[in-house]
Amino acid sequence: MAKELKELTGRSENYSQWYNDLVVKAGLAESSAVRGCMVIKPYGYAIWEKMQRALDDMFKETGHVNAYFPLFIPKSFFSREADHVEGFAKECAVVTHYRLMNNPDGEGVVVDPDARLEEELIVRPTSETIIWNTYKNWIQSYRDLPILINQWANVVRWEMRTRLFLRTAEFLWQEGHTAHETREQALEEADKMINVYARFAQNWMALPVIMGRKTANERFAGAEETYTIEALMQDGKALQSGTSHFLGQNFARAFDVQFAGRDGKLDYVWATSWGVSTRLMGALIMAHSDDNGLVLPPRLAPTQVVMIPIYKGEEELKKVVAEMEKIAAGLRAKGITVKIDDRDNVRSGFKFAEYELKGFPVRIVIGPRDLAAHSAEIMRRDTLEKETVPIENIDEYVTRLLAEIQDNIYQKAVKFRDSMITKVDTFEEFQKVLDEKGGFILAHWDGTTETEIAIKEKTKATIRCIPFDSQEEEGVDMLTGKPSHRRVLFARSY
RNA sequence: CGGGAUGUAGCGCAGCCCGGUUAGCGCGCCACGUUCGGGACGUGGAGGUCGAAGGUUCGAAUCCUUUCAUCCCGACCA
Repeated sequence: MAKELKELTGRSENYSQWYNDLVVKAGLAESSAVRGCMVIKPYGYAIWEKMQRALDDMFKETGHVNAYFPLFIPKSFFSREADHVEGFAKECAVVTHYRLMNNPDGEGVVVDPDARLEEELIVRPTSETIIWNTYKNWIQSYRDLPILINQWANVVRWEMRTRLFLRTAEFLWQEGHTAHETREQALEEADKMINVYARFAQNWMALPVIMGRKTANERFAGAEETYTIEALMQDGKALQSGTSHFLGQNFARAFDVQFAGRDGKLDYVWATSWGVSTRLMGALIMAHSDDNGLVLPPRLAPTQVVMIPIYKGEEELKKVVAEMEKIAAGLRAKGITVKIDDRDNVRSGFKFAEYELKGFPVRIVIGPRDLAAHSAEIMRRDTLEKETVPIENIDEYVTRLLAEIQDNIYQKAVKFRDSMITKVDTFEEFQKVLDEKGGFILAHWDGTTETEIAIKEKTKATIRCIPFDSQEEEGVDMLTGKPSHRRVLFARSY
């Protein structure tokens, strides 16, 4: 972790360790018995469910419907699209047999050698092939288009090194797969969906992102164009948080999906695919958390308000909780999710720490003093500021506060992100910023894959994207000195 | 698949170099009591084939061999 950053965030040297501990301690997820796989615990899954619901609503608003395609893909499907197989071949789980038997030579069970599949099945790493093989049967004419389908599913990519949420062997995601009549319509769709992702990140996750195009080298296997949203984590590394691909006619050709056009001529269908995964959970954690634990944006927090009673003896507890129930009813009537923690086997200080660790946005504490004064102590998780407010109209106060927290978390992330974008003109400067500051770097690039790879090998930094909003600007490549017409966005990334 | 490390109670570890009672400690767990406005304390209790197999020895968590697993650093990647 870069020096300057340590001062900025106060975060310890080993950010990876810190991240991993936080995920486990906050009860979001843990590694499982299966190598590289993850158990998402109820609290983590509750956040994912809120993300799912919000995204799904956005997909519906843009005219998409959900469907489900098989987990297994015949091996031969993969070889249809050359780049696609190249991109995924190295990380596939392959099913070769369909039966076990008792071990004839001893204990346990073994794979029945007689149960070998004629054609191996691949556990989907992504579903383009199986879906386009299906679309072939659904599309005859331009009247069958567009097809705008999304699927919520799990996929498997046999990664060598895994990290909770950021890279696991199996992960949950959604993948949209659309089919269009014209190139323009497909391009428009790909553009529309990366914008949906950006809006989701900003409005729900309070996560500012930079939208742009991937370079040829970083493109999705089989795509003509890949759009991405790139977010910045607190350790100065970038995280690709969502992608939307314009697939051209590649998959239509590979799976022979032609349609009769308005002019009566046959043409191949134009395609897009787009997806976000449980990796967004990682983004959420790494973008907002502080040394006390998670900081969840109120719109994604499974429970927005926790109420903790202070009391001596059962009598007092009853009184306080009764008051809390009244307040909770008022909050719930406004659509706010509330939990009253009346456990008597842990002390209030323990509860305070626990809910901070879990990132509950608002905490309300009521004790005998407050009861007498008809007030409550309210703490906001993002700033840890406490305030004592009258119980009267507390629902309005909390409603306002939740909105303010959501906004504040976002503004804070924007401020941090903006402070971590550095313009650089020489390679020396580039290396220096990477090592000492991190973050995004805007620099000139000559547009060749060779230079891009050379920079990656020297610095581990990659071109995250060519931002949509980048201005034309004459310059020279910082490594080769060749002419460049715009700056691109570099960073070290997850 | 290269380089490094680690496997001892649910979790985190000590003990191993230099073999020797009944294998310890912290957290957590259970019971009771005192506590309760920022991670409580006391007393009692439960919980272990020391990763596995083999060997050396009167005796192995400790030494030797083999093996399995996990983690970290590379190559790969949303």
